Amino acid sequence: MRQSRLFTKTSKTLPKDEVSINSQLLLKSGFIDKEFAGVYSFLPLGHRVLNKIINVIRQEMNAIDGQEILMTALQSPQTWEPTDRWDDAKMDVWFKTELKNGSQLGLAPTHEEPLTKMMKKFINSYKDLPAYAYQFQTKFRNETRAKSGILRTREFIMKDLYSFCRDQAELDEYYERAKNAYIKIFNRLGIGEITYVTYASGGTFSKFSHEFQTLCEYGEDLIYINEEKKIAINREIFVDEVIAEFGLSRNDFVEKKAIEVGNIFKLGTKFSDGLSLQYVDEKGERKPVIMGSYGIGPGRVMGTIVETHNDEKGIIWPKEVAPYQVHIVSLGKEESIMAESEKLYRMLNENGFETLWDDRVNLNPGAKFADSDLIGCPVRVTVSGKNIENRQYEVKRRSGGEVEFIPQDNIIDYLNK
RNA sequence: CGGGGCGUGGCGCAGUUGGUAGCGCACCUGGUUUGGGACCAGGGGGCCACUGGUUCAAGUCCAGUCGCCCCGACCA
Repeated sequence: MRQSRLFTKTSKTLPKDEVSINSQLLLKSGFIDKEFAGVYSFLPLGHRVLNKIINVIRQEMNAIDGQEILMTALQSPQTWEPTDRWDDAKMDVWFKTELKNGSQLGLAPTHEEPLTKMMKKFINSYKDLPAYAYQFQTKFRNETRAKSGILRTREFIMKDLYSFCRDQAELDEYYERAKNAYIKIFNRLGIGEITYVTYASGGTFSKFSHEFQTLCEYGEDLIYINEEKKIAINREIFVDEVIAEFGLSRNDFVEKKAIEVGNIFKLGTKFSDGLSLQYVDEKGERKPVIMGSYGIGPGRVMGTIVETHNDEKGIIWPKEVAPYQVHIVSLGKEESIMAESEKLYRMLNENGFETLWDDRVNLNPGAKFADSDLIGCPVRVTVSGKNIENRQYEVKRRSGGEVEFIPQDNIIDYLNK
């Protein structure tokens, strides 16, 4: 992408009331735009990052046999009445509206009911199970207080996967696969080291559920971690009885602030009972389908990455989620510099490196470097008259370290390693 | 939903005892610059959140409404 053609631009000032690091950096760098409180648009650079995150999640969901679907945001009350969740007293985050003819509609805050209801059309026999469906879909939640930039919004994309199993054992096994997939996902997204599988209350159908909590001072949640076992317990269930089950005592845990980037839990028959989702087993008996639910908010993950990967100059994107792998910065507008930059730009693209090229003229070096640091691509390659003379490229990694000078012919090898 | 703060060009801000709105950034034109957010000259852009009141006169005073942010409560 030629930066001169990128329609967004960076800004030096910020709306005064943006306080969170994630919204400050993402707005300043032009990754997102704010529509109103808790409602953000993703612009070209931000959209690329969001898609990177989504694609990592998608690959790992496919790897555990998830089948991707896309359900509707518009919901009719009939779907939600059997489980009594149409009631605003029971589900207080509904956005409700109506059809021209006056019938009620809601914008889905989650999808257990509609999916369970839909699966009744396809699940009849034990031969139809297990089934795993997931989607990246926009949820609407009428939060009383949106806050923390893109960490807690009123409209957000969520990856929600639901498992439909024959019995508890099948669910338990899948649950473990999903948990491992989640660990993989957060590793790939660059926050694995600081993300803890956190025990949380399990509800009626299991002892525990699990949250994936990323350590961050700006987090809303408090968790208690044990570094040695790399486990954590969330605040609600951090009681002696639970602690003892891990063979540990209170002193073995440290209190930390964290952001919940994912959660998985066993629903059991809560929704299959409520909406009568049953199957017939080998003996001809009708049984309820055993369900599980597995969520990740890609936007919240993006905000969490920014919160945990930045310095005073801007964002430092982990490799797999960066909008572009390489940022070429051309200094000077001489023909030779632009020609050399373009040659490099083409070569990188041909070799599979996603590249942003700062080809803007009449901009001082300082401004270009500042923008490059702010945008935060992992590798910056500077093309200047001096470097051309020496037949070399000047490379600097956003994550730190010294500038390196790489002979022109070696640049692809260098970037590949 | 409770408490606090704030609404003035796109963004950041100033605007005195009420007298008809200004600065910086950004933007447009021309020129000079180019290794860490350059400079000069010229230019465009504002129902001062909204509604109603007080007044000869309201960005400024009064009332209400709406919106935004922070803290708390809430949060599959």
